[in-house]
Amino acid sequence: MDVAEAGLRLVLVDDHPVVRAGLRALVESQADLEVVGEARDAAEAEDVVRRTQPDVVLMDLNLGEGPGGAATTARLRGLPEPPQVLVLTTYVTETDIRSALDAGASGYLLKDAPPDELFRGVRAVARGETVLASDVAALLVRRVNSPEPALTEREVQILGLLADGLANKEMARRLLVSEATVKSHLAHIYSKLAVESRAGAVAKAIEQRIIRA
Amino acid sequence: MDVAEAGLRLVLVDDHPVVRAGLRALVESQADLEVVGEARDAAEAEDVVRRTQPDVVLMDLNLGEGPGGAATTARLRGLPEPPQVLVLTTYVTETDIRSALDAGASGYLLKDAPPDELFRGVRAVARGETVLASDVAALLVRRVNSPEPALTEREVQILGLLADGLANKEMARRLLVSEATVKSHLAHIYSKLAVESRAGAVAKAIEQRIIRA
DNA sequence: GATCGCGATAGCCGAACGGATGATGCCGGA
DNA sequence: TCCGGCATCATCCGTTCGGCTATCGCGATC
Repeated sequence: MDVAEAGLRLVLVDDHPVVRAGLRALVESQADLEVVGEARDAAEAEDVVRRTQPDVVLMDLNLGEGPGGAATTARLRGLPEPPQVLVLTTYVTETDIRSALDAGASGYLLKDAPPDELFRGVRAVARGETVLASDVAALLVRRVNSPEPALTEREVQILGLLADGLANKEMARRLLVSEATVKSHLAHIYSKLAVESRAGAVAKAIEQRIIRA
Repeated sequence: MDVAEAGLRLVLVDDHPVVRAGLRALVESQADLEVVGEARDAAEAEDVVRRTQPDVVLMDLNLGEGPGGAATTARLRGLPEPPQVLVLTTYVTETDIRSALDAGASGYLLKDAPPDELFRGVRAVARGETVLASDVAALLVRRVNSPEPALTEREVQILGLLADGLANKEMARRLLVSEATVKSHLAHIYSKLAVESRAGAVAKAIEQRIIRA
């Protein structure tokens, strides 16, 4: 029997038993799809994928504790005979999408997508195609067409301290730089995020998931 | 046949098809539990519950657009012959818990709970008991023992404007009060949230889901 | 080799912020 | 009836912000 014609072998990675059961139930309603393994975190995922050699991995981005879905995707894609990874998550954020795609994901769908879209997505990534939910695609297009912020590592670091309510002087001490430097970074952050105050920057940074709430 | 012995009739309310399928698959593995309806939003939920008269409703708190799970719970509990409502959600926040319980929910479990806990929870609320996930219970106990913040309506309003990056003067104009009043509210907010800057207040308010990200 | 982005630094200055203190009116519970 | 919480307003004052302008070293890009 030709493997390529025998149906697609899937592994599910999600920390919620309910979601895994749901995906399994939905997927197994399709004659050509088969769930060969489940994992609740990064370590389990790597183990299961090594053993079962699936065609496609359905990956949740938010895995609770430990490494997230993006990091896990990168690990899986680094294996010999790597599976295609289809990210299936709840939130749409530019940084989420970017990190997932950078990690080697072939698709990005949302959990509120109708089952049909999910099935089509699985088959498409198995064929080597790239699949994006329409919301996701729209967001990417919007970013490409408009001057994208793209904060530097240092700026993100500053945002983290900002959300902790630190004053410029405290941040400077924490980062071992002068207060002038902090202010300079802040000015860049404001400009990139299109805000004009620390409070606005914190809100927008959390909203865009640049920093965690 | 005694209805009480014939098994429990459930309705699932969640905006994610995947989660509904998962709950259905899990629940129907139990001989004494039966899913008699599904809904993806508040309007559907009320309709389905009116028609099917279930014993227990499994309610997601985050229903995307429209009324949230807490508001929907309140509506369902206001019906004649109201069902027991078991909230099943992802995040644990004091305000979420409080609003759900205030709305008349009999239980609060997390989606990452093992299926067994879910089944036990369903049977317990059907018997009229109250069920709380251990994390949830711990959080409630902690709040009861420590002086709780409890922001006023006006303070929450101020927080919203704060997250938009408005200056005190702008907030004052927006709310038709003097700048001194705004500063007074801010001082109370800082004290209640245990922060000392606008940025910190915004971060904590979002973290505690007092305002939307 | 010139240019560009990034991180770091500096000074200046007006505006905004945060703390402290105190006062008024209203409402509701003790 | 008195007290406490809430919303409102006010003044003072020291500190902090945020905008502006400008410089410098470095690595990458062209």
